[in-house]
Amino acid sequence: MGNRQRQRNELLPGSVDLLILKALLRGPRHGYAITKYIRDTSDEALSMGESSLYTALQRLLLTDWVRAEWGASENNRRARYYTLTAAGKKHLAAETRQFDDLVGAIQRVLHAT
Amino acid sequence: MGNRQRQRNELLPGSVDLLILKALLRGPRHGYAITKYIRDTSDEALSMGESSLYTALQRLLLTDWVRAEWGASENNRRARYYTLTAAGKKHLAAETRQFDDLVGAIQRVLHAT
DNA sequence: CTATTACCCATCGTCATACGAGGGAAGAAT
DNA sequence: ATTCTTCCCTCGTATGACGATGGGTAATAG
Repeated sequence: MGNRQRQRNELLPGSVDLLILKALLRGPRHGYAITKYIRDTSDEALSMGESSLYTALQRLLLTDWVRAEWGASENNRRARYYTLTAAGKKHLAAETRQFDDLVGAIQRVLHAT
Repeated sequence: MGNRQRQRNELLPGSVDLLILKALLRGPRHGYAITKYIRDTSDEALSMGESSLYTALQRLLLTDWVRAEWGASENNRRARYYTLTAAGKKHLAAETRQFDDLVGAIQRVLHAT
């Protein structure tokens, strides 16, 4: 009933997909490892919840940027490995450039005298 | 019916409010002038549609960061002037810092080797 | 005098998406 | 036995960006 739902928006909307793709650039990873990668690489500044992660992954599987296959993790557990395709690499590069441009433009405004 | 609706997301979601507040930092402005300010200051890189603008303004009027009053524009037209309050200034500063931090963290990940 | 072009305001409906709350399962450790 | 860590995923909801739409007024052009 009184189910107040805080929408904290830990991450910048629109950056989730990008971060995931980047996490896959150096090779296939399973979901759990993706979150870890992002947390570690950002020095604990970014934390992506599991629901955000997996909804994004499902979304990405509908494109031709990411493939997935089941396997076994290093810890001997079943895990789904996500792989960045060649098209995905291209997309990542382009989107990253666009992201930087956009952020640059916004910051020009925000820090204008 | 077949009303395909392209969701281009010209701007980075979450940045609209921030940009508007910044536009008001140097004094009251009406809506049209806010758009112009953002377009000009970003060297035409950012363009905020009117619907985005006014929905955001309505949203901001519900907070205590922005006030509004009717007046006349320089061109002798009726115009609603939006003013940044003291609380709004504080909020802008804090949010800008947080935005920069977040973007910094994301870019650390995106450009990690 | 009419039409076009700026200037100015706003709402509705739709789509995308981030995330809390659930709901599993299986190996390792206490 | 129970708890912890690693692993997977979906549903429902809040939020937000924006196209379409529908007003207006003033100046300028034809």
